[in-house]
Amino acid sequence: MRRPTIIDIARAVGVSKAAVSYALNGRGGVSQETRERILEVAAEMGWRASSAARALSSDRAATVGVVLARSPEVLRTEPFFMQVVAGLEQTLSAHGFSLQLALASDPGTELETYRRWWAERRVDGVLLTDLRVDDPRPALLRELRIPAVFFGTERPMAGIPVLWVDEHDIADNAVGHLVDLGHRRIGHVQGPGQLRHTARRERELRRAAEDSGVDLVQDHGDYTEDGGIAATARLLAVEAPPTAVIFDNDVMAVASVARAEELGVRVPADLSVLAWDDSMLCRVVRPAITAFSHDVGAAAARAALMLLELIETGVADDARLQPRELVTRDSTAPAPGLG
Amino acid sequence: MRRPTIIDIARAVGVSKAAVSYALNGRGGVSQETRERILEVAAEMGWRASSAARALSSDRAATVGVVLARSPEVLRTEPFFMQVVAGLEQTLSAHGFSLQLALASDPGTELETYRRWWAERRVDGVLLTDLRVDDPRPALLRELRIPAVFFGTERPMAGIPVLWVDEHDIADNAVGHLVDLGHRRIGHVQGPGQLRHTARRERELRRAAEDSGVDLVQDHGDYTEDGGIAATARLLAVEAPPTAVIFDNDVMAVASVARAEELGVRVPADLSVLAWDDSMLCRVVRPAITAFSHDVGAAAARAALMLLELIETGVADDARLQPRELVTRDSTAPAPGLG
DNA sequence: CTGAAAGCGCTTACAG
DNA sequence: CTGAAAGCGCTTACAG
Repeated sequence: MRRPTIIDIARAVGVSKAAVSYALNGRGGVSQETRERILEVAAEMGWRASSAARALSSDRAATVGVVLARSPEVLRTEPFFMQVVAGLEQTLSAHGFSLQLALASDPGTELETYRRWWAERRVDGVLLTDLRVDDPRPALLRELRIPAVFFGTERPMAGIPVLWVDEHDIADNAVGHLVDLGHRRIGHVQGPGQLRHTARRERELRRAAEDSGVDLVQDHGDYTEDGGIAATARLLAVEAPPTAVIFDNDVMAVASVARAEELGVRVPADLSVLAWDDSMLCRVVRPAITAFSHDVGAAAARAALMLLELIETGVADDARLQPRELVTRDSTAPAPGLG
Repeated sequence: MRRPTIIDIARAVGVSKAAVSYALNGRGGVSQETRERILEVAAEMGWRASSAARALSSDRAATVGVVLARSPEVLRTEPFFMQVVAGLEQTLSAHGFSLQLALASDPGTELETYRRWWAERRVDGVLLTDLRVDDPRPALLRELRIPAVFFGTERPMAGIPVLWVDEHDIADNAVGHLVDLGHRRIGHVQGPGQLRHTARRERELRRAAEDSGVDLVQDHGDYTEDGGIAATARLLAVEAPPTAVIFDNDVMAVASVARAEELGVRVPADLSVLAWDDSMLCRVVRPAITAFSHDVGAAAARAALMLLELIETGVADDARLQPRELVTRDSTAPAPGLG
């Protein structure tokens, strides 16, 4: 079955291929009658514009790129990324765009991917997450003039539209919830130190703790199960250990709750646990984990719309993510000695 | 920064653009010296072939398509799909191919996606999972002559290369493990009825149960948490309920273990639980769940290689997946009254 | 309103 | 070994 082209349609209808192109693209230059005939024949033949031909002549790939820059191990366990992919894909395809996906295990590969995609005219723009400390990506994107949207940064950026979150209120919420339960020594198991939102949460949580007059001890995990457990163990190995711990993601929180016995604590009797991300993991573990929940798919969809607007018009406004909501479950309880 | 084309290179070196193309593609027709000079200049300019131009002139998209045909809810919770995506992407990109992804919530949309991709010359082939009962996809793919590989079917298929699993041995393994623990009444919470491997597991498990002389009661879940819990509740609501249940996926097993109390049983004291899929979910829930584990990413990578071979040569041999391995954890224990 | 023509950036027979 | 030319399937000014 040969795939039909506009020449086949032109021949069948008896017009030029330009006329066919105009009709198919809903532009002027064709009589109403001819247009209808052309559309009819095109549908009959099952015609679809060749994506390559259209991209070549219109200088539009109709494709948006995303590099998932995490280790395969984190990608596999974090439901977060599949939600992002699903949210992006649905929005993009609704607008006739495709999603181009790549994995990158190190920053160098990620940068190289943007360069390659752009040189190959493979994408019209890119979406990025996880702004890092001294992040080389914004400069590269500006240099190459690749339309880009950052998503999940902690505040607006110069020159690149951003979908940002306010960590200030979340930090207040997290600390407030624990303080209300009587906790006065709080631990914080953080994400990778090179991520900007790790740094931001560190600061905001410290500020919130000071505002409430409680102690805060912080340590770095790396978003993995083992990293979270190790950091928790370190936090607990002091004279007056914290009675509650906030984890920067669900995986570390869940792993620590699952291994609480080995860590020498009961959750929540000895230790309350709160996760910054929510997922099925938090719901099925026992005790179920109190967590900040937000609609990742919807956020990704929003970011996709911003990028489409940027590609279309050359500008896009910053937007702010819906604040996360605290879902209270069984892992947070009154501090030991109160209850 | 204008993106360079082969014309720019040709001008800079002082040869025709055909010569540049030959040199860049490592074909004959250029002297060694000229070739080196061309490669040098191309690298200097950061030249990359326009993917659209190359696709148009070579009739190769260098892209492989995958439709994820599950509800967003299942996609989000099942780590399976991210592993598939990761495995595919790494293999494809290593061979200069891209992955084109789409979601489809119903079979009609999925078929339409293949038609569209093919008409748009967007993909050179597709990978499929989850062969269904009366599946319309093989016929469509053959009609359109789209190179395709099915992965995870239970046996070879006519006309389409397949990466298949042997459910026979796994069924024996599952039943054997439980019988060794003294179980004589076994339940089976199945996946969606329209999936071919659901039907196959149903038969194989029934055969294995007969071979071992034990009772088997089967009921349908739908791979979701609620579906799994409901099916388990039905299995347990009889006079002599099963003392062990096999779940067709990890999500249903984990949800049922998490809600065991509401289901009126203790796991594993009253009820042993075994999951057909393994993931972090099975590890973190308490008791941790005995499960069949296999390397999904590696399987996806293998399927990708088969498809690349099919695209390249027009043929690809069937292959068999590595058998799953039983990982024994705490959710399976001696039958009540034995211990 | 309509058509002939050039062009997007490559690849690839085909003559020299 | 090298170059001029046609072609892939579209889009889009430009003349009629």
